Formats: sequence, C-alpha cells, structure tokens
Amino acid sequence: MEESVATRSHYEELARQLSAIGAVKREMGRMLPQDCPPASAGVLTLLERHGEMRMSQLAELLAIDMSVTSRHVAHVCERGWVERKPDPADKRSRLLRLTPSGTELLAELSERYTQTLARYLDDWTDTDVGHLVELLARLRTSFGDCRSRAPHEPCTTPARTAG
Amino acid sequence: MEESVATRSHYEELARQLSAIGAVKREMGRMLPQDCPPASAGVLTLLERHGEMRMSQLAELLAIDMSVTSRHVAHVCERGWVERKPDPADKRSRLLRLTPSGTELLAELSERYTQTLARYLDDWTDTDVGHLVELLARLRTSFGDCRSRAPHEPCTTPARTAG
DNA sequence: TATTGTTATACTCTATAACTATA
DNA sequence: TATAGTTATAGAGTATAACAATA
Repeated sequence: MEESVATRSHYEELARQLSAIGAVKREMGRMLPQDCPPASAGVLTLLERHGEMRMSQLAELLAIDMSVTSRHVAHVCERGWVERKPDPADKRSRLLRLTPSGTELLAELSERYTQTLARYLDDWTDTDVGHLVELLARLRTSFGDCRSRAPHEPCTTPARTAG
Repeated sequence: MEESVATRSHYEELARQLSAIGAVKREMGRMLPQDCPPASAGVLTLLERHGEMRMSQLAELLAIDMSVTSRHVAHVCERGWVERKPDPADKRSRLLRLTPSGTELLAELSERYTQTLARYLDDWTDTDVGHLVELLARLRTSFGDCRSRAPHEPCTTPARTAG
C-alpha cells in the first residue's frame, strides 16, 4: 500500500505522540494507593472485567510475557486482592480470582481514576473521550492483529556512530 | 464539576486503554536500531523539531526529571548524534545540538517508524490517524504537558521534509 | 515432547537526593 | 542563596532463559 505525504507525516507524528504519552500514564499512576503499582491495578481491572482466568490468559490480555505476569500476580496475591486456586482441569494451571478485598480496592481505584480524569479533562466532551477510547482500542487491535499475520523480527542492525 | 454515568464509564475505559497502550509503544520500540533506545529517539526528535536548546528545556519537553534527561543526553552524545556546547550566556548551562550524524540517524528512524506504522495501520484512513494524533496531543495538553505543541512553532532547525 | 507457570538475570526508564560549579 | 547540570541509588516494568511439574 502506498501512503501519501500527508499520511507519512501523520505516521511520524503518531510515533512522537506515542513516545510522549508516557507522561500522562505516569501522572495517572501517581494517584494510585501506595502499595498498588499501575501493574497491579491492571491485573485487578482485567480480573474484574473478564472474571476467573488462568495465568496464560491474563498474560495474553496484558500483552506482556507470562514471567512478568507471574510476578505481578504474586504481588496482588500477597496483599490478598487476588486468589490463586488449582485448576481441576489441568494441574499445571492456576485459576485467578478477585477476593472481596480486591473488589473493594477496585472501587477505590475507580473512584480515583474518575476524579483524576474529571479534573484534567474538565473541558472535554463525553464524545471526545469516547472517541479517544475508541481509537486507542482500535490501535491496540491493529498492532495485535498484525503480530500473527506479519512475522516481525526484532531489529539487530547496529546504528551508525559518528565518523 | 459533575459527570454523567456515561462520562464516568468513559473515564474508566480511558484509564484502562492508557494502561494497555504500553504494548504498542514496546512494539514500536522493537524496530529501533540496536544502539538507539526509545528515549534516545525521543531526544533526537525533539532537538530536530525545536532546534538548539539547554538541558533544562529538553527535560521540560520530555516531561521527565533533568537527572534522567542528563543520562539520555549522555547516551546520544557518546554516540556522536548530539553535541554539547558551553552556553556563552551562562557557564552552568550547556547547549544541545544535533550533529550531522544525528540528523542522518533521524532520517533512518523516520523511515522505520513510517514503515512499521504503514504495515500495522494499513486499514486506517489518513483522517483516522490524524484524529488519533490530535486527540493524543490534546490529552497531553490537558495533563499539562508542553510537548504537545505542534512542531509548527518557530524552530532554529527546520524539520526534515517527508517523502 | 510440549505446555504451564516460576525464578534468575539483565536491561530500560524514572525519581529522589547529594554533589559541583556558576549565578 | 539559588540555579544548571551530573552522578549515585532505588524502584517499577519488561524480556530471555533456565527450570519444575504436568499433559
């Protein structure tokens, strides 16, 4: 597919915006409870939305390696927010489920998220926010779908150094 | 300000999407040259867009602490992509400027960004991409990030022309 | 043999605090 | 005293590889 000059420019700008959006993420993370890092909040949110699931499924939803998922889950389990139960169908597997304490924390998180965003986005219309959410979701889908159809090898080309 | 139920729901969904967008950022980072981590690419891009500047200004544009900025700058300077010159107006300060080697690397980065996004977003219209870019920039602005200004501001160094 | 999950190790990115050099 | 920048240290997040237990 051939892209126009305008599209190409938009691509470069999108790359820049994605690189810079970390500042917003960090700001959002600053209002989380002291022992609940962003990664824990993500785990809890997904367990609330999708219900009981296995480690591998959670890793897939988080789009991170299962080794990383394992550590995040250990953290929320140590604090009693999530429960790990043996899977009767497969003894290698463990089923994850929110505890009442975890559900309670999620209510707190929801409150903080909402208050923070209401403060920062007070001049946004509901439609604007909805549209951004939609486009972000679609962006993630586009990247996820491409993973299977276009094998992409990590780049090993060394960068040029000054001559 | 009071928000509707729909708005509140959108807020929670936005928080979720922001938390999950890291997967896209990481995928974008994977196609960078071995020697050029995402942070370095960010430094180079801002120096191209805004021209010569001091450490403190770059830190402001990156929306990260100057201590972190200092390390990122050291990395790109060691590789000859950026030059640190003494500021004649203030001997505590250092002026940062892209080298020809850095400019050359930026052309390579632009090419890779464009190719990667063209592959992943091949079913997006130019309008869709533009809209997402716009909303992301606005989001950063709402959070108090000065980087979101479009690169049409007065710059010492003109932006590279695309295509 | 392959798969599920855990642990060890390493790398990137960031913030805080202590430090220097200059204003 | 205050500010610009550097460095040391700590913490969060992730990926790869080696490993144990089970399918």
